[in-house]
Amino acid sequence: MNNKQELPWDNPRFRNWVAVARACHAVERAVAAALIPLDLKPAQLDVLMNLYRHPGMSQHDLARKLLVGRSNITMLLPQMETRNLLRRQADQKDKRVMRLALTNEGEALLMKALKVHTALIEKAMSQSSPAECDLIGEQMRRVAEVLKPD
Amino acid sequence: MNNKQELPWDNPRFRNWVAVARACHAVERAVAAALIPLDLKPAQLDVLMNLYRHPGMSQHDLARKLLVGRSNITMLLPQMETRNLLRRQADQKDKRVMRLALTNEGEALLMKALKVHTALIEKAMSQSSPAECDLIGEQMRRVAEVLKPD
DNA sequence: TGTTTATTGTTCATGATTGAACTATCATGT
DNA sequence: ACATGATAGTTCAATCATGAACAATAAACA
Repeated sequence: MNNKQELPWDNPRFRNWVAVARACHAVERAVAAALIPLDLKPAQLDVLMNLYRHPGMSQHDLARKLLVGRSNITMLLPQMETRNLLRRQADQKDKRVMRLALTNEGEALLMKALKVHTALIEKAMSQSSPAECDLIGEQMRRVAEVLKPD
Repeated sequence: MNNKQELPWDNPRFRNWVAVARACHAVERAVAAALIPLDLKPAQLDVLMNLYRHPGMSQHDLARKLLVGRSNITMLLPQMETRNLLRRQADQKDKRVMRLALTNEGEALLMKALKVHTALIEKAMSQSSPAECDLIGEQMRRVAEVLKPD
């Protein structure tokens, strides 16, 4: 058995992926820090964004969109409902599902948060030309696609 | 005040970054799943990789490399030491620091884990040409650099 | 030397996320 | 109608990372 396998650090794809992971980590930290003044956590911003685009969503749909468990949503929403950022309304046709929608207050906070968030992403990607940026996005969508049916 | 600010979903940089974040998430999940047969968690693999490359590291240095808190390392190491994957040895010159090193067993497990991990990254990035892959890595290193002094 | 100041690692309380078990409701098929 | 199975949401225990407070040690400096 050959012990001298190629080590990952000599592998270009591996090294470049490490850079991707590091960049992701850095952005996540920066976003979390930037949202503190709004008393908002990244997970909560994700909720607001999805409810803005898809009002009337169920908790189950929201969980799938956010790639988290259903129980996570259950734990997340009450605080936001108490803060009057969103409404939870029982569906009349199917009494199991809760229809979710932003309040005016929630939408206003979302707009503020989006400004902060977008500015940060703009700053992070400012080094890339539009073409480079699109290429990155395209490749990353393929990565997610390749790993999808796992 | 103009309420009609450009929404992030129309912003190319924003959309492309979302793809990056999703891809990262997908890879993390896939790596975690692939490591289960080895009874190894991603954070533990990170430890093994760093100790392989920098034997004699202190816990503080390790924490900085992994971008986690020192307490995290403290919580992480005992299990791995019990499993005989690494040694913790008090430095003679500075009695505060613990010098870390892999055992033979730890190195053997690392090699197995690296095969799995590398294969997965290769699969994920297989869609990209070497040139595209390098471009992505280069851009991502810039992203991390831009957000560094936060 | 003796006194601050910094640094290393640990402990602990906290918050986030998960998956399994559970309840209530709906859908399917006979 | 009734039994069976599927689905939405909740609860709960377990896992994990974090940051603040702390003890031990080292470094800086009067």
